[in-house]
Amino acid sequence: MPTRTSAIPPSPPTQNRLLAALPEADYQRLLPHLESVALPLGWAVYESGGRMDHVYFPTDGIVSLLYVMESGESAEIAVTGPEGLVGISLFMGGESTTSRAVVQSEGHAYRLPARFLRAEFERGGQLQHLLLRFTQALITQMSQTAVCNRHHAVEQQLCRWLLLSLDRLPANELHMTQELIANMLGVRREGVTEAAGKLQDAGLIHYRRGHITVLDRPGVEKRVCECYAVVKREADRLLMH
Amino acid sequence: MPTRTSAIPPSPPTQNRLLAALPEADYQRLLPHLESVALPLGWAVYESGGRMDHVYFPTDGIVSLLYVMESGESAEIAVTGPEGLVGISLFMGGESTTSRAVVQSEGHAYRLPARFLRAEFERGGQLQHLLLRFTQALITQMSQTAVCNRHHAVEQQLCRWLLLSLDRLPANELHMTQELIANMLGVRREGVTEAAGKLQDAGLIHYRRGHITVLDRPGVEKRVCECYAVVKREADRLLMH
DNA sequence: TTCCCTATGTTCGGTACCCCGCATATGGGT
DNA sequence: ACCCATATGCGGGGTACCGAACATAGGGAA
Repeated sequence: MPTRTSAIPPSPPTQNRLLAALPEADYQRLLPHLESVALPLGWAVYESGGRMDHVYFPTDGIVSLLYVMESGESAEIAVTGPEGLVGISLFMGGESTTSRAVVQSEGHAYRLPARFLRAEFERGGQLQHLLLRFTQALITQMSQTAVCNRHHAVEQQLCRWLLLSLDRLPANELHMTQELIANMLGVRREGVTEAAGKLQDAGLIHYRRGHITVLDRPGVEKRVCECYAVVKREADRLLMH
Repeated sequence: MPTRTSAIPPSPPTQNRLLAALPEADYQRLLPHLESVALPLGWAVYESGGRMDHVYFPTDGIVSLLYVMESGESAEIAVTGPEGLVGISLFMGGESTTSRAVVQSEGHAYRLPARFLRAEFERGGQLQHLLLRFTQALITQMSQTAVCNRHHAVEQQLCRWLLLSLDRLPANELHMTQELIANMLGVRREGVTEAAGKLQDAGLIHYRRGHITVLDRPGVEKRVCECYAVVKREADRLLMH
């Protein structure tokens, strides 16, 4: 019997917005080297400091970049879905990063071996342009995460996290426990329980054992801090083609 | 009578480590377009969302990237000195960023008009390599700032901030009020007063009205959180030539 | 159906930091 | 030498979040 993951059929590469934005000739050059892979929930696409062999272009699903401290505490740095790619250090030149990349919402990706990515990047064409602009959008997200962590309450951060996730999913339901959300936000699970409870009481979301449904997105947008809009606007500006 | 800023003579461009690391031919190509400018304390090298015409390669002094919120609260995202440059969005493709860049410690820089930077970047040579690796180091710093903001106490963050600043200065004295440090760390001034007081009582630092001297750097390194070492190690790895 | 793992709900005390207000003192400018 | 803008010191009260411990309940597996 197929698992839930393999029950969802892979999408074509053009479901990834970076691949979709490539000129036809560039796309055709990459296509033979793209390999479809599943992104099962919880899988570490790469580990902190680990060597990377591929970049991953998600077509569905969400990948979180998170940092785990010596003490075991963790915090999400940024999040990527079908609008981007995982593995920027391969073209930035570092080969590895200090953060982990973990599948937060299962899905699929096309992966490209590092040498083909580098070859195409060094042509200096549209792919290079797209990857660098995406990287800048990621930088904005990281910056805003730093600011948000400093100044905003858990409830606002939860709203931000929900909206960023929703933007990368086709439905308005997330497959996620409060415990895992707490790990992402770097707070206690009870803090998430309390914030989620308030949002549910207000009729904005509904949750049950590992599932969260956003019922009233405009309502959530009213409670979120400015950080969400800053990140969203900048991503739209940079990735609009 | 000369101001304190102009009393410090500008250094040669090779005091900037990125410029120093360029192959001779590349360096000679840029040299005619480099213009020496002073970096006076508090000057905004660029504003949030503002158009940028130059990149700045500091030879001395420190520039902070910081985000100012609607409420007026602020937080430092990252810091750059003679090891890097200010204005990554010019080659990343975005033209602007959501953060401001403010001179935190006065000094000098060589600036390069955007069009020359882009032309050289698009050659795909060593400059491109260096700038991208520097950008990845900056990303590490931003990530770690996010994590540190979430999990660490003000005293540890102050230690991190002191060490990051010291790494970019020739002396062990900073020209900085507790109020300004508080703006950088995104905490209240009193929080900095308390933390600095503890460090001074322990004999690690000495301060007086706008000046902080680090007396016992190993002692500060003992109190800092892991974030400093992570950022430092990654910067060394990425920028070692 | 039943069982049991695990997700969620709740409480308690503790603490780090916030907000506000004001006292003190330093040191550059005149 | 003096002044005064400004940097630093200090307090009291409030709150958001933490840490730990435990109760409840949902829902998948056998």
